[in-house]
Amino acid sequence: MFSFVEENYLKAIYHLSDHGRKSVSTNALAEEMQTTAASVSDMMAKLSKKKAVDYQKYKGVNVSGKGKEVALRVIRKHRLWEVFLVDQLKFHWDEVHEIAEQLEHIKSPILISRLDEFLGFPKHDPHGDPIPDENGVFSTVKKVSLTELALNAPAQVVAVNDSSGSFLKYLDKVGISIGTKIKVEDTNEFDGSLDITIDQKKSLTISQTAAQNILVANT
Amino acid sequence: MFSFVEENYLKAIYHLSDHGRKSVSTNALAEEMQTTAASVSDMMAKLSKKKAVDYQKYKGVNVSGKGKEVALRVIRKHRLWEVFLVDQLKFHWDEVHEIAEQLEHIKSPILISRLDEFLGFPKHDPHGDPIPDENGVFSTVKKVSLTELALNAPAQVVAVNDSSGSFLKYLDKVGISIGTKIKVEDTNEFDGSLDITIDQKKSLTISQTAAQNILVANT
DNA sequence: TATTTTTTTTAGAGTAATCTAAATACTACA
DNA sequence: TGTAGTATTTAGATTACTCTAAAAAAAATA
Repeated sequence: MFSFVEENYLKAIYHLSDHGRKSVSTNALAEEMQTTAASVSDMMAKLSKKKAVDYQKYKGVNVSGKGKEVALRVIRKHRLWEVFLVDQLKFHWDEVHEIAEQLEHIKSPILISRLDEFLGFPKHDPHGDPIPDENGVFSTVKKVSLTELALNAPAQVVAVNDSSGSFLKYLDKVGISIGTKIKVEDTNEFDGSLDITIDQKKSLTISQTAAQNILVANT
Repeated sequence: MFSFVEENYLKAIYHLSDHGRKSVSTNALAEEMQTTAASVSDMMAKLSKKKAVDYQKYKGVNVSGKGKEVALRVIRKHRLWEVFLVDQLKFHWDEVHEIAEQLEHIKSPILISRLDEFLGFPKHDPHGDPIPDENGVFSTVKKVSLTELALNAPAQVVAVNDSSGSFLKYLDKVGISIGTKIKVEDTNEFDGSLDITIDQKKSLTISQTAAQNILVANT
């Protein structure tokens, strides 16, 4: 039905469009896919003919109902495999993305439902992102970046915006991971850095950049 | 280095050549790969240029040292994934081949060594075929078909020649699987069928065809 | 050994995905 | 509102793999 490459385009459109909420420009998609605008134009014509995207020349693109379904199926697989790699094979959360990029294209519905069951029907991947169920439904706890959290409000780390190796390694070093209890003690006006407490004991200061990439939910 | 398609060709050549012992004809390979002789010729020219096969026009083809390495790596992955599917995800041994055909092309050496460790370094896949180690070395217990087994010699089922769903379902029904203890009580000249005992209790008669496809090792 | 049959290769073309370069549409601002 | 600059699309080519049909080589047979 959809090729490996088409699946990747649909996933990228879904992400860049913020779950289908806004349309995506050709250049933005080319950047995300590490390809040229010309290739994107070609592919959009193709996906449009297959009714997987809503696309009008020069007007940007978005996933259609069908395209969203495909994207969510791929995302579900990606995240389940990430859970497998971290929980079962003892990979570190910053090592699993590339491998899951390959595994997400394995075609076998029964494999995925067995894997889901084997893993205990997890609701979130190792980065805290929600795992859609077989109908594409996923929980959306409202996540705010640490910079938006009220002073002294108890919260918990639920996800990260930046999944790069360098950022995840940094979080590791300072002792922050998914589930870490966190509280903002003070903000430093001059550079936007924050003084925080984690797990009710350790105090440290983190940069505004880091704080923007840490997503928390009130507890 | 080698594409998905090239890997499949190398694996097929390795199998048809009986582990590299004899050369493979273009037509045989086309049949195995479900494609045309013309496509095979093209691909052999390509793999020959890449030094993965020894090939001379009209003279048949075989894997080179490098090609054998690639084939064994793919076979190792295939069989490890089959063990995972059966042991961990509770698939039946006749359901795993197609899925493993996809999983075998995932490129990540670390993934495979972690998987191997996770599974407890299995030596055989669910069909009894040996799993090559990271250097391509695998154990070769001498396997004989049940038709060749001496009367009353205690043996154990170690593999099957035919992995088709219908044959595996038949084995299931009569209670034969990898590891089953087996003994030939008598042979019936007129149709080649065998009277056997399995697991030291159940007695039954199986056809010559079935017996030829059951591989055993003396215990 | 000559001829027929089979096997294999080559020629030419198609599809999917990609690229560069050129053309066209849109946007922004003077 | 006209034009410069940017974004996007089209044109034409390339690579990987595949195919059918025709040509060539090898094998079988008379």
